[in-house]
Amino acid sequence: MEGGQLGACLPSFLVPDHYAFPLPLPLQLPSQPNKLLQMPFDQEESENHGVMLSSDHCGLYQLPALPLGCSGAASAVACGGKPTADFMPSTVGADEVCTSLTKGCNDSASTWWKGSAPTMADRGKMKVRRKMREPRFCFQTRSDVDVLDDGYKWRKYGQKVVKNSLHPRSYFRCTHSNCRVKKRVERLSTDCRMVMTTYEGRHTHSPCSDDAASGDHTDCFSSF
DNA sequence: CGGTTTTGACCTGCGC
DNA sequence: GCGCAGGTCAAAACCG
Repeated sequence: MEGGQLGACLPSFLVPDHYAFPLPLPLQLPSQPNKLLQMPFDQEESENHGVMLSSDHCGLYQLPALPLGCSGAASAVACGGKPTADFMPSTVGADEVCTSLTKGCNDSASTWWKGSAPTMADRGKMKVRRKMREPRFCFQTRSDVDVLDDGYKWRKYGQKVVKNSLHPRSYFRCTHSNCRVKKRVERLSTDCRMVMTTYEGRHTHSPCSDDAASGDHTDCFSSF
């Protein structure tokens, strides 16, 4: 389970055609296909500031600290995507990546979820999360629509108002039989234009949308 | 009519 | 044991 894991996990809208599969870590920028995005893998820095990198076609920039709990995980960016969703640079933070790249994260599988300097309440969340073992990763997109088309078919099974968030969190399950992949979607309270999507689990099948099927990438998503 | 969404209830894990 | 918060269930409503 080395670097290709993230690429296998990225939804199709985050992985424009410029990318060659499987996406390695670090990622490649579409605008700079020969230039790799090196992960800012200073764990201490990440935990202190929730460092995430984003980019647009003009290059990289560093986002301000975000209360996403993606600290300690590699953060990378894939830009591009479908025009209809008005995607802006997306941020990827993954415990999947974390566990595959740093041994230090193995003893806290929920590192991606933890914020910097966790409060008592955060520690409570961490314990709730601890039992979850499915591979997960989260990313942000700036989009007007909550549910982004990632090539898979999802069915909403719940919605919940979460603490310290102005927007409800939606829970989705993959509709494919025998596929237990779930995703959570919520808008950031700090920026309602930003949508944070968290995937959990791996698809046991290929994407079902037309555009996904038209590409040669379907094999790559079968492990997502 | 079958699939999806909505939404309140319920379950689980944790701190106190 | 109680309260809190996140996650899930399931019946009803909705939609094509």
